[in-house]
Amino acid sequence: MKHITIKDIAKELNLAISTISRAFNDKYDIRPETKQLILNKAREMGYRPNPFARNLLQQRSMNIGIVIPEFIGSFFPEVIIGAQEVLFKEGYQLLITQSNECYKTEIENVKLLERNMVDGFIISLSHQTKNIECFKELVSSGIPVIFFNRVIDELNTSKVVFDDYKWAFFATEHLIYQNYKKIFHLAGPANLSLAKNRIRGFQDAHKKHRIKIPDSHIIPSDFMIEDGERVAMEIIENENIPDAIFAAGDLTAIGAMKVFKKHGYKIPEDIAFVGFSEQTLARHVDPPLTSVAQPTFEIGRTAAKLLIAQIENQGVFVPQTITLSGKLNIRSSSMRLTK
Amino acid sequence: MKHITIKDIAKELNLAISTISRAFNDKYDIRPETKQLILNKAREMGYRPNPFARNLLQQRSMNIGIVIPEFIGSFFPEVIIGAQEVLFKEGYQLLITQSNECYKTEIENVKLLERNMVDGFIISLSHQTKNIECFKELVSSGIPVIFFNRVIDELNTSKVVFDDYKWAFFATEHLIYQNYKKIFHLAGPANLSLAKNRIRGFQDAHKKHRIKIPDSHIIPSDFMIEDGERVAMEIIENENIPDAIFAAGDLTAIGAMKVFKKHGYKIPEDIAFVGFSEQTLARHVDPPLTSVAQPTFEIGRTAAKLLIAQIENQGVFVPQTITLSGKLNIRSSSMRLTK
DNA sequence: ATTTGTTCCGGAAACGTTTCCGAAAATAAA
DNA sequence: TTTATTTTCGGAAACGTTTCCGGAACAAAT
Repeated sequence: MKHITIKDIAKELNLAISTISRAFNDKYDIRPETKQLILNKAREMGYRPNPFARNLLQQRSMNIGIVIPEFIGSFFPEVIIGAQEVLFKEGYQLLITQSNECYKTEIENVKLLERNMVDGFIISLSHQTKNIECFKELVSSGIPVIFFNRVIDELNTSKVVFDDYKWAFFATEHLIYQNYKKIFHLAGPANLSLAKNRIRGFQDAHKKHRIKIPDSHIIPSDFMIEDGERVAMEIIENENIPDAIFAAGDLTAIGAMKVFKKHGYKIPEDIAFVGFSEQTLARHVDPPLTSVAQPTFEIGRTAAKLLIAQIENQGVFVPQTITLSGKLNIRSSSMRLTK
Repeated sequence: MKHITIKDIAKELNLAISTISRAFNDKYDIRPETKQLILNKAREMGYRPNPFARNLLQQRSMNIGIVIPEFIGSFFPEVIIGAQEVLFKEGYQLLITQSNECYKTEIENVKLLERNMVDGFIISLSHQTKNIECFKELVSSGIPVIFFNRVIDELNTSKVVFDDYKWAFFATEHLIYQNYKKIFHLAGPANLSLAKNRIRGFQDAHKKHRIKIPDSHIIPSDFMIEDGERVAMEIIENENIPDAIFAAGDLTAIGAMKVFKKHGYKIPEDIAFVGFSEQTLARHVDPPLTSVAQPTFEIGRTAAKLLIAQIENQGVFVPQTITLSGKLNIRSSSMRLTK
């Protein structure tokens, strides 16, 4: 099952290999008839260009590396689908790696992709990532990198982010309008900018409505269901029960909701819930969870576009941060009034 | 930011490039001291081998193509993680593609990976896939292909499958033991072997317990939440309500459960539910869903091992089918007795 | 001292492309 | 008709490796 090469076609047609190459690359210096002749023959012989030879010559791989912390939830897969859509159209391939939220594998993934000479990176950091030396090196090595969502401010690259502050503000305000008074916030990991922004939104919404909140209402947590469960248990043990909870992640909210339900609290009558960065899951839990939906596909598409622009523009480029907007899907987990 | 090549090292050390190459490839005909010298110098200069040059020469890419129908649910991502674990260890990379359950993009994905000269395929088919000509060609072209879960019997390749018959049997029997009498089965798409096997398991469990079931108790469906919702609506409209439902997929079960709950049915008192191929979701719906858990990671690992064996054994190889086992996670959605 | 056998290394071809340069052929201008 | 220009194509180098072949250099055997 030998592979057909450009040479085989050349021999078959008594032409030079350079001529064959021209036929495939839309060059101007070839007669239309010969071009047709070659293309027909190529199809007939089942010719497939060898990407490695081309990559070797052009010093680019047409591969893009994606580094994400997990893809069990629906968020990252959706982002990837969006990115894929744009990248495939431009002839790029995607190498997807995931780190299971582990800093060490995250670094290994980056190295792996580097070894494979990807032309660019699309990255969202893991929870654990505090040491960003590795990423600084990556960026300063000159390879195009786009971060999305889980970004770190100090890294001077293009970024696609969500307006976490604004939507945390709206989500909190939504609870306030529903007349909930004692609202807790289950915050994300402190190293991520998005977590800080959501906290600020939460605080400022209270400020606007002249409600004082002690720091104890902001409880550090993480993004997994288990984290939500754990925190909920702690709250119950402390016997300091809020009448609403705004979580920095859907899964956290769902985990907490589960525990409170099991302990006999009615939702949303006793405690209301609002989540963040909507998972498909949110619609299907009982009661359906009010949540801030991020434009996942759009995030992916935007990151891909930024990356391509940067790759093809080498040299003149200024890092830009694109902030996307979302919406608040209000469901029964936070609707006291409709009761 | 020029890349360091083997030539640069050669020049620096006044050696031939062939000597440098030998140092990296554990060849015997090189003096240990020169080898060390070269390796040190290489590290110092920050040398990274160019994979394309190697691939070009060796006519292999060290890339494995994965073709899956979706990765929003947790099933396929987990399989991929398992496969990745094995493949990375052997120096292979993964190119992941997904088709959104669309036959056309599925074919395109295969072509894409073929163009990229992957060394092998790991494939799970989409719902829609009925025409398997493309896959027959792929297989007979000589490239190693492993199918998993959503397989088609006629394709003569190695396969990793789940014992769908057995576990559908057990799941059904579990319902029968709980004294449910009128059990409906929401079946999967008819073109997939696994769907047929689950139906057989469902039927034979009834046979064993001498319960007659009309064909109308087996309702063709699909694997999405929406499909479950749709079928549930139909059942309710027909006013022919079962006292238990065994669905061929978790999402179908969850969708149906949601609709029945909304219409006032109590679960599991009025209707019990059992799902199949456990999603992380199953544990977190209300009530938690009894479901057959597949060994997702193990499926991935096994497929990867089979593939590597086939790649490295070119020529002498007999397709084998490996059947993996699972377990039934019994939760409250099907436990009438504990009420 | 000559032959044989090892050990280590250099030279060069090859993998399949693209691209630059130049040459032949065809056309246009003088 | 001669010269200049354009069109179309062939030759060859280059990308960064690996591998085959052969040749020093050296030690061991004759």
